[in-house]
Amino acid sequence: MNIGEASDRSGLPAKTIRYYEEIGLIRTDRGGNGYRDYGAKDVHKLRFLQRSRGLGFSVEECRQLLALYEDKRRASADVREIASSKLTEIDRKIRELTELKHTLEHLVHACHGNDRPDCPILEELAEGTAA
Amino acid sequence: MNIGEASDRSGLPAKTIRYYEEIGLIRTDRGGNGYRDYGAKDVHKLRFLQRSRGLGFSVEECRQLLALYEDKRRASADVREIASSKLTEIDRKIRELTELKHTLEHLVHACHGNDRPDCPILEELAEGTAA
DNA sequence: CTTGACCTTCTAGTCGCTGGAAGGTTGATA
DNA sequence: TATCAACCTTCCAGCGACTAGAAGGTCAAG
Repeated sequence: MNIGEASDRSGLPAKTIRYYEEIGLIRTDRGGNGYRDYGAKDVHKLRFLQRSRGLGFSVEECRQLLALYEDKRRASADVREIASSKLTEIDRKIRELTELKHTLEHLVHACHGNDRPDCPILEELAEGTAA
Repeated sequence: MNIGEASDRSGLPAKTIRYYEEIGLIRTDRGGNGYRDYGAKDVHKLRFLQRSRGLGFSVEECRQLLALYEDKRRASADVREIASSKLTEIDRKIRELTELKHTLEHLVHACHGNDRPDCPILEELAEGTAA
């Protein structure tokens, strides 16, 4: 199948698929006309990539996961470690964002939001007493 | 003062300060030797930028906030709107990350992480039954 | 035989810096 | 006075992960 169909079936934009090929994440056969030619296995890999990227794994992590997936003798502990460290990272991001949210909520709440010029949000940004 | 001291006082790397100048976020006087010359007001603005970037505002949003900050007749509602929409954005990100976290936690939990090859994480990425 | 939807490659842009090279200035020390 | 380190300057390139667009080839339908 052509790249368009592979794109539809995998959920990845064609541009992205070409990009993944360019960075060596996947390899692709070519037909006689020079068009890329994908089979069921390729679509399978592309979906794998689409899902792992969606789960927040970096492209490099996806490369590792894909390699592990294709290595029948790998240890599941290897995969688990990648996922665990990603989990730690996500936790940290959530914590940071939550703090941010509280600070901003506080500021938005304090600002009366009318047409007068005094604004606690700007004051805070200028003075830095809260964050 | 030179850029190094302005950097120390504002908490922004010198490279970042130069970059902010390049994109027109701030303007800077020059001394006779061609060195950038910063005063207390400049450092104040730089700290303002450092804080607003730290609160997750994009550079463009910072530009708006800075303009509002310098406009004595602005309405606080304008500022509040920027902050509110940023808050909505942060909320969405937190929700997304939390979902992700649950999916990954589920997978990591299901994986026994030993040296045998079967691994629920890879299976999920390959089949896509969970996320 | 033309149209339009595909496909190809290539270059360049996104965002917000960050690193490094090559060179000028300053201030302290030998 | 020479020299040295620590500053400063500009410019170019790169990060990650795409995305947009131009210029052109291919294919199937009408």
